[in-house]
Amino acid sequence: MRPFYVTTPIYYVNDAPHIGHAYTTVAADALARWHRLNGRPTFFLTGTDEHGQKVQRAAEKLGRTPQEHADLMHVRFKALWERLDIQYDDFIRTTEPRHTRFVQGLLQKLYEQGELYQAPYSGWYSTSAERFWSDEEVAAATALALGKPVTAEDLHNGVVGVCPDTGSGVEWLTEHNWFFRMSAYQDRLIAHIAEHPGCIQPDTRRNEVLGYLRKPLSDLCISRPKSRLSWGIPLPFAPEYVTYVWFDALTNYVSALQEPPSRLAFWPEALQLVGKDILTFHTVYWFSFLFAAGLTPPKQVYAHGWWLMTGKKMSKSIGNVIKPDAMIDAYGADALRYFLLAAVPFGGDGEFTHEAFLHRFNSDLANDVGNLSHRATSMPEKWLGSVVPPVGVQTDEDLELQAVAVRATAAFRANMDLVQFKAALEGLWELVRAGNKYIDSQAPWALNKRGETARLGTVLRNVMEVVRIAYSYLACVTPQKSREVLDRLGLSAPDLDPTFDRLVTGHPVSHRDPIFLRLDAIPESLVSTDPVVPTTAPVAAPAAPVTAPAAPVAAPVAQIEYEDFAKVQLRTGLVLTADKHPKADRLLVLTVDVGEEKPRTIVAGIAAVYDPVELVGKTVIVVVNLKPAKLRGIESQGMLLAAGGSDVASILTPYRPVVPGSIVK
RNA sequence: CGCGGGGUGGAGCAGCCAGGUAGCUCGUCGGGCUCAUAACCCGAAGGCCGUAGGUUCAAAUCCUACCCCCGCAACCA
Repeated sequence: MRPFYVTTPIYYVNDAPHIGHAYTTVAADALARWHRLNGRPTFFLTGTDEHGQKVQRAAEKLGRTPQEHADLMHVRFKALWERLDIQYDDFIRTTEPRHTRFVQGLLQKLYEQGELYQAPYSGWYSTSAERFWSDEEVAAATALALGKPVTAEDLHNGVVGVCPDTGSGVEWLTEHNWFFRMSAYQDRLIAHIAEHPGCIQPDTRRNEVLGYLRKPLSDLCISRPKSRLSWGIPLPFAPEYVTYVWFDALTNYVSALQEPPSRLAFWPEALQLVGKDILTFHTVYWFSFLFAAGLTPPKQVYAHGWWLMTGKKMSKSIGNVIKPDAMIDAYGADALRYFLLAAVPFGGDGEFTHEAFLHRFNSDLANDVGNLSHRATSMPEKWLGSVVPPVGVQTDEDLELQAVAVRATAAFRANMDLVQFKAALEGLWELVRAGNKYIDSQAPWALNKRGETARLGTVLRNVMEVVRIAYSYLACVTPQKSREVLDRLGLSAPDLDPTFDRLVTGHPVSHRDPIFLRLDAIPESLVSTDPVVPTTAPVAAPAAPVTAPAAPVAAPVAQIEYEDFAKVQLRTGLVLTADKHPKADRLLVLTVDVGEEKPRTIVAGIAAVYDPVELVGKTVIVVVNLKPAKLRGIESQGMLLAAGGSDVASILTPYRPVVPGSIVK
């Protein structure tokens, strides 16, 4: 049987595990469990990405070595996976010798093959932005700043270029970094994707990648001088450099398969789950690394969407921060697993709200499948002495139910192969609903009253088989609850056979408490009294740059002296003109009279919430002694005050009319 | 014209590639049952399938134009 290999991204150790990490990992676990259930040799890999600047800095701050820091931090992921019943086969850490050894071996191989070259990389280095810019980028920024065309040649002939980011000057710097000839693989990448359309899913994501590949691919800088970054894997042939984090990180999917040798059979039978934000790395970069290494790209990279968390209006009582641990405490790991997989089609985005969760928990788990299993054991307990009754003569209705079981399980199977959890579960639910309906139409209570014991036994037996089938298939999604229900029916393991004669006749069954107990309200523990900050949080941005968490409203901050405040000079300003920034969607360019001989040009990030025309004539509050900065090429000589944080709600304006230039304090 | 996706009953989605009764879950309303977790089952109401043209015997489905929304990229002094 073909082996099955499933991976999650390796998560950045510095991140706190959140719902996004849980999502990818639960999905991978469900797939792994499913294929194991079907007897397929399965290998499920997850792990942590432990190198990089952020780990190095965090460790320094805490007075630890980076390794000590990683040792302490990576455990948070393992702990959550344990709580979520994640059965990974291996957990790789990029600081493990088996990984660093492999990465170095691969680098050496590429080096010897001539895939790497040292470019006396020259570029415009911006000290303020800590990065290089290309001729084109600097020329464009400089042209905007000077208001006249600037070519690359001009820059090399005395025109001082500016950083597109910070607006400060850039200098021509040469750094001898190592480059990977990624550009050489462009055609092969395109051809590979064309020949294997399934290798990037969903289709829309594949189109995105192909779109990306329509532009010429450049070579990839895969080294960093140790002087800039030391916490990484040294290049074996040039130890004064460490390797680029993505080269290090992506390689884990293969480095984990090196030992024992039997694991090598799992490549390239890989299904790699990733968040949509890191798709380019996992296709363009990763595939070309593999080509260079003489390996085949994975069978499939599947990009899933993000969970969005939107604050609700009447949310004084309902917080909107979703913590996996709190959800597990309140509903159990299985319910969280079910929700993540059933609520949205895999691939698309979804909204995570407590209301939706409670709703689904009640209707799908408590009312449908939970209630069905409860009914299946309560009646045998009452009327049949709590044993599995024999299979009797099957009527047309019985055979119809049997047919539904065959159909539903086939649908489940087909959709699991397509990595469509929602559709798979919906397919299975056809059987669950049919089971509930069957009980109603057969009315076992009536059979009991009439003393039709044989028929009663047959009906209840069929119901029990439906429960057996449903929970057997659910074992990959809700493993704990499945185990419990199957145990009540006298089974020690899931049984995927959709026919109705699998239970052991005469075997005792036990009727116990409801398996998913209906909840009337969102559990108290999830109800936060904190004011709600509307946020949109990306799900699973593993190994991607960490973004600072949104500051809570009215968070306590350190106090300052008056003289600190006095440093900030505020004045009122009259908006004379307002226009959209020609090169940015979210920016407006204003000219504002702040009582000086000349009005100032101020660039403000309020295009999304203000129409330029409505601003003209308004009096605003301006920070007048802020250092000017270039924003997409236009120098902003001040800053407007606005309320609402990163999502501007309103600019500030004086309560009574004042002359432009009035001091604000 | 930077790239990609989407607009289908109150909500969320399927159907579109291979035109021909608009389907599913939730919600609403009415009814049934009583084994069960106020659960379960049945029925009903509710959509001119973003807009305007075109092709066709026939268009949610194909073609054209337009409007709106969302991602990516860029960007919030």
